[in-house]
Amino acid sequence: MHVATDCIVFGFDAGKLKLLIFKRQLEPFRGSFSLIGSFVGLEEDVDTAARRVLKNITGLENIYLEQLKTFGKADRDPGGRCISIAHYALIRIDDNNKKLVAKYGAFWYDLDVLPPLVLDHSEMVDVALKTLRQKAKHQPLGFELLPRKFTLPQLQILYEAIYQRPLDPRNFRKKVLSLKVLTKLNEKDKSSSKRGAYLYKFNQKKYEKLLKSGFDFQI
Amino acid sequence: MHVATDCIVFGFDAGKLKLLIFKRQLEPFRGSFSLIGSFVGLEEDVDTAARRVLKNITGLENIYLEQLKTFGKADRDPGGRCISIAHYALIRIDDNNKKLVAKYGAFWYDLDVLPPLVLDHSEMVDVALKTLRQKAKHQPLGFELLPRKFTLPQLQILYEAIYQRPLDPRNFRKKVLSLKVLTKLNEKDKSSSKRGAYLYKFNQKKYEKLLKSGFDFQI
DNA sequence: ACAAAAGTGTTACGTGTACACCCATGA
DNA sequence: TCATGGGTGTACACGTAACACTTTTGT
Repeated sequence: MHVATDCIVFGFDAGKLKLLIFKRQLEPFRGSFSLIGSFVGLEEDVDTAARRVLKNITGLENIYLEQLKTFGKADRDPGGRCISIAHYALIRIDDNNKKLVAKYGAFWYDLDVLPPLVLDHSEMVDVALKTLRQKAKHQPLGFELLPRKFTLPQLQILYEAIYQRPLDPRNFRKKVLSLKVLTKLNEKDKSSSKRGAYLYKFNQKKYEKLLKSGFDFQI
Repeated sequence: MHVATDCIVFGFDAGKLKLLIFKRQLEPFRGSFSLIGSFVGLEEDVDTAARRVLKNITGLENIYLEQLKTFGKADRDPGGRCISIAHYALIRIDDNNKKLVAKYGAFWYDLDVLPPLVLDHSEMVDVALKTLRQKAKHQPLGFELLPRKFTLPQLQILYEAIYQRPLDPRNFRKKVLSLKVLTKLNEKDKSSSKRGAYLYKFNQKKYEKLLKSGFDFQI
């Protein structure tokens, strides 16, 4: 039986959630859109295969990657029996990986204008989105999608994109800051306003300490 | 590459959470304990394979079963490359399936006195337990482990076993009843007290209606 | 009558939510 | 000076958590 992995890759750019998809250059399904993926090598860990795929197309190595679900219907691939262990990844989109992505014939697509994808890949995206929305509530996923330094308005826009509903800026700031996992910097980002907004960093160490003392992250 | 499925099967009996494990009758690992499992047939859906395994050993067909996670380390099975899609199931233990289980050389083990299991099966159990504890908060899993008719004290003991902490009976009853998904019957169960406790049924229809009108089940 | 489990209400506290105005700045 | 986005505080509703006694009944 063939064993593959497919990656649902999320990014965030220009205030919108994006998905990385691929225009197939080869048969089968040449010209159709699909997720990025690969067969799992005979001596390769399944999650290593997923990381290999990601590195090839984005050049990135230390990215947030989690197993999503295994798609194992007997008839899911008309080309022959093949199960796929789907993974999802969160990526900071920047100019470097934008170029690399383009070079491989891949695209960052707005989630709400996604074209149909081959096989059961659209279903994979649906499951991944639900999971992302669920997990974002209780884990600091958001910071994986933003630049290392970000402003609170940026963070709010991201969570509004994830949850698909507007958030109140006062309540949002209050909640986020009460978690005590952000470090305020003495720099402002003036790219989107004259006044400028303070930049913050996510403090991983502090977050892990708090986790150990049993606290419940929640946004 | 070989593709298998293993099932983490939870039950509830005598006030304790139980796990169904299996003493291997054949090589490899003869005499050791393992989860129940099987290879996935070439023309068989992965989840169908899991249901087949469960039916063989418990005789049950319509049981709560969910995919847990795929275990895909290259070296997880020294006998040759094999990935396993782990599933977990929740079962109402009764005298019928107790007999069947015994016939196949399987056992219901208390979770806190579990022997070591072969391969990465102990890790699978750990992951399943964490998932169960997490999911139980937001989905009505508990009712899958109790008889169709159950008392509120029974339900409380079950949730205490899942969460591993005592719950206040007044607050517990209040919360559970406020969900409006239980139907009170005009019968009492006197097996554990002289006074007897009212029996209740979980109302699946009502639950699904409430879900549609967007409510958040929570225990 | 007593032992053993079932059943019941109230209060204090913290968390989430709704809501509107001033601030800083570059053009 | 004005347009634009950044930043702030308060009041109320709600849910959660803590807590102790009465009821029923078989022995």
